[in-house]
Amino acid sequence: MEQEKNYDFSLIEKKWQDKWLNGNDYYVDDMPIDSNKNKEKFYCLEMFPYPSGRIHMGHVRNYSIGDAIARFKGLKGYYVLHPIGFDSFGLPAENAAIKNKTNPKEWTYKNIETMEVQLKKLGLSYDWDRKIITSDSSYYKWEQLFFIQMFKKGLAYKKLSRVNWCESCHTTLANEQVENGKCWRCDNEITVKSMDQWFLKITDYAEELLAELDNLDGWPDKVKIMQKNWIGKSEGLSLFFKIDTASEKTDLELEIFTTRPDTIFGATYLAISPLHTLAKNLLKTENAKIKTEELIRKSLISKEITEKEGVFTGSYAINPFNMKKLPIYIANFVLMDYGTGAIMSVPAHDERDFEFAKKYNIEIIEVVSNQNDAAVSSNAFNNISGNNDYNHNVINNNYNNKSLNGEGSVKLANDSELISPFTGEGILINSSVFNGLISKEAKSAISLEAEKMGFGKRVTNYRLKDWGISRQRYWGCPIPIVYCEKCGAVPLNEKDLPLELPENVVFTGEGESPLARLDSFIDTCCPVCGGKAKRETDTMDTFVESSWYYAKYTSKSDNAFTESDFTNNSNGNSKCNNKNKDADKENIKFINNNSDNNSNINNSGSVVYRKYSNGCAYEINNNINNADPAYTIQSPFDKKAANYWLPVDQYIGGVEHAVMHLLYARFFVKVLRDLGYLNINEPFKNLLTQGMVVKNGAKMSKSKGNVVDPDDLINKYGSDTVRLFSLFAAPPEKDLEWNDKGVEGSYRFINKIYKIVMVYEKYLQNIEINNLKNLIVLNQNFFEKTDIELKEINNELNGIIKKSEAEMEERFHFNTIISSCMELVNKIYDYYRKQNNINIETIDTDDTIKTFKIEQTQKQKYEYESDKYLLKHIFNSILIILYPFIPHICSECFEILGSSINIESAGWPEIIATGYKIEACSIAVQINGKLRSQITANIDLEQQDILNLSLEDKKIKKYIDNISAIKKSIYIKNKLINIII
RNA sequence: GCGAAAGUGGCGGAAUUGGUAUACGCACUGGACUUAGAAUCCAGCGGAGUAAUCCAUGGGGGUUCAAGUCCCCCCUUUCGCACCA
Repeated sequence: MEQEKNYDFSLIEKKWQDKWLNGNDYYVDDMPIDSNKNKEKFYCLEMFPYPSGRIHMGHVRNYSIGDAIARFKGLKGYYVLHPIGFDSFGLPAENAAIKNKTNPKEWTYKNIETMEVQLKKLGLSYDWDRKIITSDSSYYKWEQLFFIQMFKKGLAYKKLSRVNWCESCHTTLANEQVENGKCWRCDNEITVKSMDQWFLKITDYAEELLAELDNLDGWPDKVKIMQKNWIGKSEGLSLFFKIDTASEKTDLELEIFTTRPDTIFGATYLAISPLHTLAKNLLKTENAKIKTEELIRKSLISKEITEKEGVFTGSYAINPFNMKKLPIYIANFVLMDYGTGAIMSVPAHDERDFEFAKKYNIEIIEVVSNQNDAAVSSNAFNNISGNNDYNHNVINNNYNNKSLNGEGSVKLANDSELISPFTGEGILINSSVFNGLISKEAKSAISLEAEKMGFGKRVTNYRLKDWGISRQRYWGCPIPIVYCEKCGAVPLNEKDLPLELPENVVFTGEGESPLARLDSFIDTCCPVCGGKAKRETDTMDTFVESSWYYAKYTSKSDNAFTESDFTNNSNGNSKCNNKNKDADKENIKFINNNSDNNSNINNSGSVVYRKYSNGCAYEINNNINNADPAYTIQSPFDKKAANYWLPVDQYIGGVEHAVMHLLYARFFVKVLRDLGYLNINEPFKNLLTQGMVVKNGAKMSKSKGNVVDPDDLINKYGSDTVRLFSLFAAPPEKDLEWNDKGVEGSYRFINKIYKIVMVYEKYLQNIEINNLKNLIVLNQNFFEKTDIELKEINNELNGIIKKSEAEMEERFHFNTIISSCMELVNKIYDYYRKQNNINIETIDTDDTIKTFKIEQTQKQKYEYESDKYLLKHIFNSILIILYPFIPHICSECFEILGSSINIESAGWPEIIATGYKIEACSIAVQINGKLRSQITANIDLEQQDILNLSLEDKKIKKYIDNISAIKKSIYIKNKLINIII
């Protein structure tokens, strides 16, 4: 019953949603036509949802932000693309299927249906015609096409490697998907497993991915820093050490990587990873062998190290700079998958080396002196590096003469002297001819020397690893590869795509993916030789789908690709036929290649060789445009449309994707560019990362029992209220603390707007203000007699219009816009009260909506017609400003007040000058910087006048009895005066 | 350990360029209306103090006529990376 006194949101919201959807109000063309041609484009995108069942508060927040921006841009006259879809492959579907003994597809598509209804109830301005469901074969066939093309370019490859394994999800994970040694999805402990896996060669793009970060001005620094760290570029020196085993001299060499070549003379041992290929060869004692086995075993199960451990191999390496014999250790802290898996250890200048050396009692030699220690180093520095040009010949000669027994002058740091290593840069000591150089110079001098002498080379290393995309699960995009006994791993013919995911599978929840047991799927024939072959049964990581969906949105339909183009959709039945002709058309030619080199891919030329374990290698022509002439190159998007809309102008989503999705998508855009599909370098021009929605300080989750279901709130208060609160309670980048009482506050505010609009409905209905500006131009004195209080309100409105526009374009602090609107609405209420000497109240009646009493009192109000014009302008403006946040109620109120156009086409409010001048202002009076009083003064007075006025003030008089005591005063015009005594 | 962000009433937060700290909202207190409650409306609301006044933007210094804002040191919290050589 109480609800009756409030506005009927369900009626109003339904009305507008129907209008928007039935009228295709948010439909956009691939390429703008007619009047839209003159508009500037704006592509607004929120990260699409995984259809987990129902939408949650995080979605509501994300989409409310996106919708606010999209609608604002529409008001500003942009041609706005605002699409939505579903990222529908993934594990939860499969887990649900196992639990319910159904097919994941059923579960997923049912969820999509539910969520679509929910999203529509929120009144979001999506072009639903562009909806993408990534588990539709019409979507993922393109992904398979990309995969094949990447494979042909060597950007997709299969490799036996140690990968992250999640036993609970029963699949492998990419490095980006491991958080603190745990699975990003289920929090299960990750183990290491050796498996044959498909990788995408993101490392080929490491340098570009890093360099382009500098151009992403519209991205938060936080995300850029995270990506930069993740890519982890470091420049250093690769050095080759000859191995000198105890008994015999060998030709074996050990390659190490260091970023501190300047400390080479301080190296006292080498350390290699237990998983290093040479590890076992170097072992000389039984004891070492046993210990090494243990280290290997430990490194195989986990990457976590609790304590540094190692064992001396019994072998030595020769430091090529001073011929010093260095013991080689196997050490658990040396990572196999970074650099070369071997390091030179300089305990005096590295924390880890130091800790290890202390534990195993290894010599420590200081070779870099802290620059503050000037007494020792300044002389040497002056002597040797008087000029910065490193003179090769001179130094080289010196070095040859001195190097063999440089130890004469070496200072050993014994235990008592050195408590901790000095890891900074400084001046070289104990380093033969390099003594006196500062670290920076020494790095390049020593590197150059190593290169010149042929025992080293400068290299750049990245922490970024190739993206492992194989998943041993069913509900994902099938990898379009078959394994032929003769030909090895062969991609499907492009025109046989899609390779559909079979639906006749059984879920047991045990062991491997159902695909791996489905013979009708596995058994097939080779697209090259027509012989027997087996399909790849791994599916792709779901992050592949989300790496390019934003590009697919730009075209409503596929580009010139129809079902009739498919021949022999090879799903399931595997009658082998002769497909050799197809192979020729694909320009794939097989060659015999018995070289052992099976991992290097030549990216510079157009021809790539790969060899598989069965000895069958083939040559691939990279020119993808050179396929079957009857079969034109296909694309999921119209290149023109893609290039028109992309990049995404504003992307909005959770910060948790900073190094997963957001890095993969950047990589994919570069690949698609290089494959000829797109001509952009970066997918997302501006990025807004929103915070989480939390309750009682914790992330909402079923296990914590603090989940708030948006649906309940929408039913209770309407979606405008829910949207408003999620934008008002915090700025978007911060976490949002959910507060049920706060939601009521937002509801109250919307009711307040509605009530005051109803009050003025009859009064303003027939006032048409669409050409208010013209009226003013024609009649300069239009507002001359207008109520001064209305002019005051308008003056404040002008400030809000300006401020809101700036916020909507840059900072997105919607909360501040909303609060100024609240203030203004409160002012209108005050105005009403003053004018009518009465409060706005409701009459108890069964009529629901229009029951607000309008009481005109004694004085005849609104004497002048211009009052109405100005008041209506104020109302319309505030409704337009709020429209991006609460579109239903604003549309409704705009309509109630009467207009020949609807709110969407009204445009962003204009600033109307009424000739209003603020006459007086309040000025703060400080004495010695402390606030002592406030005075009211005419505007724009000069300092002396303000000072005089201040001195007349009662409170100020108390402090200043004698004018001569004033030393000086500082005046900030119309704001503040500070009197110094 | 490294890197980043942040710390303002009981709470969410405002103060974009150094210029009246605590806007707006929530909660709370009192009042009006009501048989009563809900809703609505009005008023109050950083702390101490009867008051004058004093103290308050994590703590301590500094620059300045003036610091939440700038500089230095420290503390705490959150996030990211974590033996990356």
